[in-house]
Amino acid sequence: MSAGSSDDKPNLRSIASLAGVSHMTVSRVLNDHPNIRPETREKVLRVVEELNYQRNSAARALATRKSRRIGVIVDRPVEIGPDSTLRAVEHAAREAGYSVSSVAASPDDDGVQPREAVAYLTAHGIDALCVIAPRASSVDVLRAITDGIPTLIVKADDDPNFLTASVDQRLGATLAVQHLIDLGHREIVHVAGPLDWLDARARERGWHAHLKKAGLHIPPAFVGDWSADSGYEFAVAFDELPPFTAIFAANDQMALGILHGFRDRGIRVPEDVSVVGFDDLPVSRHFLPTLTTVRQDFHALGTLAVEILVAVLEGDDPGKRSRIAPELIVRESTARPRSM
Amino acid sequence: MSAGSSDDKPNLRSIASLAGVSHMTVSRVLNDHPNIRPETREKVLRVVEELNYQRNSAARALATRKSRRIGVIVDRPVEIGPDSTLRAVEHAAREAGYSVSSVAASPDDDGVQPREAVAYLTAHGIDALCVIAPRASSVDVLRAITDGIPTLIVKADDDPNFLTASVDQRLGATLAVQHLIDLGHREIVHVAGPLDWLDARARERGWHAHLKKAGLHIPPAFVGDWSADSGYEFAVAFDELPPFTAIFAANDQMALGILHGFRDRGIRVPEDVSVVGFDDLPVSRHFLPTLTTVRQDFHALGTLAVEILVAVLEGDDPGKRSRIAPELIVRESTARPRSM
DNA sequence: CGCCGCGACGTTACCGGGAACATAGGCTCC
DNA sequence: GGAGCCTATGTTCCCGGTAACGTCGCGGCG
Repeated sequence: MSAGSSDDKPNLRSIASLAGVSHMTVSRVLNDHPNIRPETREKVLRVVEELNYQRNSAARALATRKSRRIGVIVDRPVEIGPDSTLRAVEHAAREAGYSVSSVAASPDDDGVQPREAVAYLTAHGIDALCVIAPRASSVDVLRAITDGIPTLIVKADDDPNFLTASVDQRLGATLAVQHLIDLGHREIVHVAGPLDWLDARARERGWHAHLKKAGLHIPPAFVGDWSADSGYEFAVAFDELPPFTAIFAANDQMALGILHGFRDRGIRVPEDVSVVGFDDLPVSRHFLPTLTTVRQDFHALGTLAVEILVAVLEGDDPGKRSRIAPELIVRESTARPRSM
Repeated sequence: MSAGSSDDKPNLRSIASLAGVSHMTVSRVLNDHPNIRPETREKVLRVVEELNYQRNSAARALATRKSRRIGVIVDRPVEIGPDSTLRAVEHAAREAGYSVSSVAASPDDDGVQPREAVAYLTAHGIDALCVIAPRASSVDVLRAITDGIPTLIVKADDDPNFLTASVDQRLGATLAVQHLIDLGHREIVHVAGPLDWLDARARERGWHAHLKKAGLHIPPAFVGDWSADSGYEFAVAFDELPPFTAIFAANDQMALGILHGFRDRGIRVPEDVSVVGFDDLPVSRHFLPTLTTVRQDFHALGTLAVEILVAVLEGDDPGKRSRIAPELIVRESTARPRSM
């Protein structure tokens, strides 16, 4: 009931009057301005502590015209890679004092979806935009509508219009293919993701380029849709396919579907065919057979993305970082071909 | 260069002057107030359209003292269940005109983490809080610190302090156990999740209660950590375990680890032992053998959660909804026991 | 015929911060 | 010893909305 304690949420002015200073002094203390006497700072901080004061982020955003918020568009939700990256972005953003608002674009729609996602995010006020796992078509749409705010796309190729960060997809594909070549495989097919996806295309290119470099035959790539189901379909059609002894699948889900399809067809992995995946899902080490795959460090990726964006937002130089290198994890699903 | 067009972002006042009305009229039009002449409305909307005006959400939040934002805490990130639920919450929130800010609590820390998560979210301004896949300890912490804002916890039991929404975990466990009983199994063990997790406990209770009801022997539950690794560890210790013919695993990951461990021990599934999982991951239908499991409708769950929260925020009655019913999906990993 | 009520707006005062500028002491330096 | 400057702080206004209240014209009604 005392006059000093109000039931309302404390604000700069109430802190100020309790500390016997002006609200600007409180503001300066909270923003670490120089030229504040230590005693004054202490006095203010004590009151802040006591009232458990929290800055009103809306007022702050209004006054500074900055929301300290990063919008994220996730193109392929509920899959480990993108989700892990998102989690890492959220974490890194929080560390940097930013918050994150994310929108999952559903995989069905094409083209129109990213536009809505951007509209939604900008309507809620964001300082920067981060796009995870995009399709080429999404990038085109973004090009047209993200004028003004810094935009980073998680994709392998540099882009004059956007900031980029990525795991080196082509290197990952190279590692996978080289591993198979080292084992003695000569006919190595690729089960790709939808080639509109930039990552899918980069992996396909890496596979293609490395086969070419090794002077091996380059069969046409089979295009799946990332799902285990599409891998299964590929595998059960084995009899109708040209011969091969090894498969590089563009992700672990499709690799799993392939394992399943081969079992249903009586084809043994790795005795008859070797299989390599991509991503290293936490469960991939328990597939039967356990899956040889390419591991991506999603955490490092998300962190890198935020570092770059924050650097731009704060006016620093984002610098030239190298892409993040993936790593080959060898397990049971690959072996020397029988014919050797 | 005409005076009418400014480079700055349009605001209520600039719209107003172009439309020849006061800024309050524009505000009223945008907020669908009654008592606006149709012509006036049209006139305003035309200008709004033309300038592609977007409301400043920070100013709005400041004036109304409402952010139209829901904070979400995800306790177990990068696992399909929680992530799917999060996606569904984001989607439903967007439909309802709310935005979402989420924080992933890392699984290592205990207790202190939820506190930080709440602090972070409230600092950025949220109207409501939604907690996904929590541990009992998290709930205790929340009880102490979420005074004021409506909080919904995705958990099975009603709670006097919080709103709740959930898939009926005990029913799911019952379905799994009954399926095994129907096949003729009499010794059914449970590989549980960490019992501090409410969902883990609910599944364990469901298993326990249904065995009791059926008059079957109730062996001690083995407690894993949700990971496939822990399922593997359980399975390879088979020889040291009391005999059983069926396993109900608390999630699909652990079930997968069990399949892997049994293969390494030469135990066949389902010939020697039947295995049931929980969640129905998209990949579970491709495990070898394909996994019998309990499917949860995460999308419905997330939608329900947001419906309840929004109802409370808008002053409506959230009503009494039933829990969402899970569904048993029968695949290859379960069969009649050999001894029958 | 004058008063009332109401529809359709306009005016003003906030919301809670921060930028820009003002001010008041203390110190240096010639 | 006063001009000039730096330090520490206060004043004022503004960000872009919304709430609350004021105003004005018009129709109904006693």
